[in-house]
Amino acid sequence: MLEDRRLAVLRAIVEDYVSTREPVGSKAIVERHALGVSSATIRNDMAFLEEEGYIAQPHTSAGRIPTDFGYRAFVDRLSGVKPLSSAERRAISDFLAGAVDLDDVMARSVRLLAQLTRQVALVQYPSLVQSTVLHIELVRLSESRLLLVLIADTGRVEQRSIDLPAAMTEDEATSLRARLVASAIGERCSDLGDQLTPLVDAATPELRPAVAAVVASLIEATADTVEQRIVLGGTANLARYRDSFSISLEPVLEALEEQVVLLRLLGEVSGEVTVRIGHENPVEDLQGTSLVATGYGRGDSVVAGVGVVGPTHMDYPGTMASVRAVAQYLSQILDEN
Amino acid sequence: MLEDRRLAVLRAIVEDYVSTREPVGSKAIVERHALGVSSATIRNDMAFLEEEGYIAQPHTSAGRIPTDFGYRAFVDRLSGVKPLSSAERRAISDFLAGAVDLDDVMARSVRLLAQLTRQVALVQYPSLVQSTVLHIELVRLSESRLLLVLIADTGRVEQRSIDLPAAMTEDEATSLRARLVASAIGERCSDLGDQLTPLVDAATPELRPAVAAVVASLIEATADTVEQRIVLGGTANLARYRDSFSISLEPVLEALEEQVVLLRLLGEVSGEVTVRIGHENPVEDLQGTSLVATGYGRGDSVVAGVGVVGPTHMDYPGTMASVRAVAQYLSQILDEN
DNA sequence: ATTGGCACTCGGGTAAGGGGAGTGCCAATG
DNA sequence: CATTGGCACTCCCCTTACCCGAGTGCCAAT
Repeated sequence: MLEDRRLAVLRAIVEDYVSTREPVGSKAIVERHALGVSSATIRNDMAFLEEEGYIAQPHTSAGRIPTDFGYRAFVDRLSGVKPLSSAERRAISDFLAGAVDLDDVMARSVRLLAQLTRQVALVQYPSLVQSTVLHIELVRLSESRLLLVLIADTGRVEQRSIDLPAAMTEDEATSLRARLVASAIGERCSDLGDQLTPLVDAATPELRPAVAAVVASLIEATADTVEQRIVLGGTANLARYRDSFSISLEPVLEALEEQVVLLRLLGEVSGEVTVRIGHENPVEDLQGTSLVATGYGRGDSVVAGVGVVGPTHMDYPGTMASVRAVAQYLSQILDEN
Repeated sequence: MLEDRRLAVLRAIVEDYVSTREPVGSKAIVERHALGVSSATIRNDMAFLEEEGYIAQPHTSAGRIPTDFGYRAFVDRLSGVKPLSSAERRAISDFLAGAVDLDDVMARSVRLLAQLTRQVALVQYPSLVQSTVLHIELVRLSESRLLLVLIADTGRVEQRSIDLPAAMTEDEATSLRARLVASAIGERCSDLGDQLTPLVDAATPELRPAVAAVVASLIEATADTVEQRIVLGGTANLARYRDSFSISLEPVLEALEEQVVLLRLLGEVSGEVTVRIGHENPVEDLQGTSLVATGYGRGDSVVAGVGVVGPTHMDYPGTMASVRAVAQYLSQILDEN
């Protein structure tokens, strides 16, 4: 009962602070939320909440602001996931339905998510490691150059051009292509190494270096350090929060331009919506921001992540709902293929 | 003689303002530049330059700032293109040499250019319209879905998945693929429409809708409104110029997220380095910025653009040199294929 | 044409002051 | 014992006033 009201006060502070972005005073809470008690009571509760680390005062005589710990409690114990309006759901599905290929799906998703949340959106391409080979194509660009195209069942298409150690005839290329196709199609990309090394051994001595180069290139293309791709959108939204980030937004923008950083952010997503608040964030330059992320994929295997980066004082329920909805639609699109 | 000195004064103002970003006074010019005249003389010249619209005073009693018109004169009449240091040239060539495919080349270029100029970099993928078809691949995903892959001689790979109006057998797909290959390879992408429509007419009545869908998809993929792609990098650099842009950088970031806007920016590049200063810019939200851009391509045909967006008070000679150098290396890489 | 001198302008930094929102504490109350 | 009205207190921040100094424009002299 008492505990309940204190949580209600925390909720009120978080909600008001998120919407006004100004320290919340006891009086404001009484006015905007019908808690049925006086401002003095609220003040007592606030003193308690501050004691426990949920909220803080920017200055001795100002209202209260939620701490990261306070947001954490809000997310864990107070916020249901806000349901999206049917109009929003329709907008999402319409928007993604028009995509012509995987690049387009990714580009549209990131744009959509940025619009919905008014924050910076991240969308990761389906991981090759989690995919199987749908097709392999080998195109002879010149007598000593090949173009290798790998098509995965998730819609990803990877290309590599290969400088051969020695010339290769058209017939040789065609035959190599056939052998690659035979050994690789239907296999998981992560197993390509094991599947293809026999091809190198089986090749004639003069062709062996060339085959080795092709196989190496194929393995390199599917190595999980290289193959990850993440697209980013809505950075303009950061500018609206200019003064929210402790110092400036330059380090934030810089961090977001590093693929490595983005990979760390989306690296541990699961089927559930994950929230990382402020200092919970592993990336130092992003410890003034929060991350809301989840995974998407076919059935229950997560093939990639999708998420949003924004100020710690974001609308968590709304953002979580949007991220989850976009992930669901992405999964659905993947399923259709 | 007199005219010469006035231009020298303009140059001094531009250079000092670019490096200090503070209004330049007559005294400062006398101190930093050996013009051999007194500050009173400089003041007379400055009054003249202001009369003519080259410079302006932010406040009645402050130093002078170049106007867009002043920068224009500086670029046209005063600035040679600053040569790059050999270390810089080496850095460029090393950086681009490690690229494994076209996506990688584009990503590296944009990153490199952003680093060199410390501004926002734009790199456009080689236009399909200017390319010829190197290969076409048709993969049967299911009995009513095909994946179409188009490989251009510029290294671009486009993919589309196609929902067929009716089922198609493996043999039919193989045969269609062969016919596409025969008609399309070596043709310019822009001619694909003319080259491929006969295939539709030649198809059997039951296959005709399917062939039409494939051809339509191929034509759509090479339509010049759709096929353009531009990558963007170094937006973090904008944050460093936060106060340079009249209002805020939000509209600038927003404009830069619009593909359409980027296309307009790089739409009219030629082999020469083009500079658009402030209000010369066609995009309203970017009229507080300058664009330095040029084209790259094989031989003398320009296949795409590359450029930089930054504050009007940028180091034009240096930026022009970097943009030109990156374009040259891009052309070279394209030539090697 | 160039220059030194000089009065003038005005931006921006610093200091002082007051209003107001918000707090913590206390005594009273059911 | 939780709740409440009252009240003194604390600072933040906005406004005002002020001065300093860089920079200018003009003028008379060379």
